[in-house]
Amino acid sequence: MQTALYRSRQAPNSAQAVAARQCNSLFDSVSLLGVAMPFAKGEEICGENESADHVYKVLSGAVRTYKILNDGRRQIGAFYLPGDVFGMEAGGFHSFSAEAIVDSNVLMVRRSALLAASQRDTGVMNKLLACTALELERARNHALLLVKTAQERVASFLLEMAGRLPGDAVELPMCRQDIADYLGLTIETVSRTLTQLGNAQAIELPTSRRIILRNRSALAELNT
Amino acid sequence: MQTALYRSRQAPNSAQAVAARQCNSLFDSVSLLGVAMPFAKGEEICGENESADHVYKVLSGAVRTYKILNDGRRQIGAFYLPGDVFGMEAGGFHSFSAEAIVDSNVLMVRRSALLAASQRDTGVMNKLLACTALELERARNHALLLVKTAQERVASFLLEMAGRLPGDAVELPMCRQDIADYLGLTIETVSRTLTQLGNAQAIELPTSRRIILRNRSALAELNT
DNA sequence: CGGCGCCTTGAACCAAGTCAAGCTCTGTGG
DNA sequence: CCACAGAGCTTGACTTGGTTCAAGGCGCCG
Repeated sequence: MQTALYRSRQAPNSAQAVAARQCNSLFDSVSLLGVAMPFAKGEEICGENESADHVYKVLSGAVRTYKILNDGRRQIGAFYLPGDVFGMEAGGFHSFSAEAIVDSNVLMVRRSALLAASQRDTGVMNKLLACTALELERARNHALLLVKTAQERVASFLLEMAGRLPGDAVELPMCRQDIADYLGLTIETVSRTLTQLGNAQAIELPTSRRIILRNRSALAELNT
Repeated sequence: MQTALYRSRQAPNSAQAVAARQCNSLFDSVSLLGVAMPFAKGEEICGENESADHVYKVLSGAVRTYKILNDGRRQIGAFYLPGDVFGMEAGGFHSFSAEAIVDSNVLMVRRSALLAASQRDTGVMNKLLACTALELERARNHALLLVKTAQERVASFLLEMAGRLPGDAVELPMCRQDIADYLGLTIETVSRTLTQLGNAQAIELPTSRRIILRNRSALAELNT
């Protein structure tokens, strides 16, 4: 809910904002079927190729989904923040593993219950569709990220996070390695690039996890 | 990891294969509402940021969707072959442009008619969801592609195409530049990599558009 | 046969990766 | 309250995979 409300500051009626709100409200109607579960920092929520019995909603904290590639590298698929729904895979198996980035609370809903509800209630089905469409949008944006230069990737990441977290000062829940694995860069390159953006007055780094966007348009220019 | 459609040859009842079939049959029930339109090679089917009035299904030929980045580079989002549905964006606007790669026939269905049908008929809605989920799966695979080495990207591309086209000898509808823009590489790197794979006996290149997979497992090893 | 796309190949260059220190927090125990 | 350890982050020097620039080859169609 937080996410949708924040996004609404910039483009309250954009298609994506609508999709995000619909999506975030997905569990409202079926939340009775769900159980809130606490996960400690680093704890696994579900594993790749496990049968996808549940769909999840972040209540507090932050979650990363990832895959380990054959050369041992880890690729992060997405970050999920409070209000976000994840685990809505196409098939019966999760295509990514999910872990809590920090201590988090996650609402777990049985997939079968959700699917059953969606067959009875068109509203739920519509939300399910909106939810999947939003994920699709994010996956496509992520793919677009990965063909850009290091500066552009980092700038896009910062703008994305700033749009999903409240305020101009972003308190990142994830470490540099997580950012690197999300952006397809090394930790060193992420670090150097943040330093460059700092030198260019585009951002300010009071601490390594806290980032203040000083010049959004400069970042946006790196974005497209 | 293989694409949904490739997998379907080997695992005809995998969840993804089911999704693919559901998706391909999306227009069966509403096809009366659609119009088949011919598009010449290179012709635009719809433009980025245009209002998304239609959803499309490839009847014959091949289609590419793409975006132009701020530095002028073109990024191809996906290739669509006969049976594939595209243009099912989240919002009311297409997020990618679409063009015919070769002379093609495309079934156009009014988005509003499809959405209306989906509200009346749960079956249509389910197919819509399957369709979007399949696109999501593809977008995620595409993102995973883009963090790999040139060899791995080209190998993945060949396996994907081999799985979506009939036979072991793949007749590619797209030129090297299209492949390069899909894989986030240059045309020179794609060319060199194909030559390497040829030297390594993994593939054979009777002509530049015709590619025979000689050693799938070697390609698959580059894949993961 | 000649012209034009399209593709391949070679050589020089560069952005990002790798390897190797060193720095900065933060929490812990003396 | 300080010393210390360890994790996480930054910085520097060197290497490299892929790009860029440039030339040449192939095949198709008039």
